[in-house]
Amino acid sequence: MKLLPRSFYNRDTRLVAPDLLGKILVRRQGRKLLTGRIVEVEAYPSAGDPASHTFIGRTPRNAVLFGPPGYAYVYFIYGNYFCLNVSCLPDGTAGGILFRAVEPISGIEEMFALREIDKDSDLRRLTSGPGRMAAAFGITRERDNGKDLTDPRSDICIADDGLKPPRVAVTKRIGIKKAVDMPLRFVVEGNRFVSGRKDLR
DNA sequence: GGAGCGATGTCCT
DNA sequence: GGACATCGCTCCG
Repeated sequence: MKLLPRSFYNRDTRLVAPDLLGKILVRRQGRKLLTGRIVEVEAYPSAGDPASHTFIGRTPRNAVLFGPPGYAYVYFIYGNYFCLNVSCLPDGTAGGILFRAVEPISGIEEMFALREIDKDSDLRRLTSGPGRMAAAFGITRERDNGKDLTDPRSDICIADDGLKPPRVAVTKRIGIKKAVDMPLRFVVEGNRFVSGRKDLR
């Protein structure tokens, strides 16, 4: 397995997003390795996109997205949940990708524990949705915001195991109130771990 | 299976 | 003071 290099992220979000599908989110949690295959992402290009957190300009919260590519942007939403993004485009240019769902591969017992739900609960709901996925991987703003996802010493990173890019479907983004019609959500077509309604899987 | 809705903390105006 | 890139629960069919 190879780590994705910084150059991978130093591109337009619309190009990075579909290329992230099929890659592997890796988390070192104590002595355990939590991994999952990425099956759903959304692009937030910033320029011309009112739904992007960076659309209003640089603030303390969104600073990571204005920095160099390949860094984790974690934000807190609705008083309960964290969401994981990766910065794209060169230093000084904002843009990012929201990770919305992965298919769990390893460390599944630990994921259930981190989410504080019963091991007998539905596996499909373990990591389908940005809030669920972040919780399952123990991702918080305090712990992970600003981490380099291309550094092998980080306890969170994105790897490529050489699996061929899967069949990709493009849809509108989910859960936003602005720019609702832009086709910037990318999913592995037919994968059961993709979030949302059946017709969007 | 799906629409509707409340809970909840942080950021920014 | 309002908005919010969510989730899980309740209802309804």
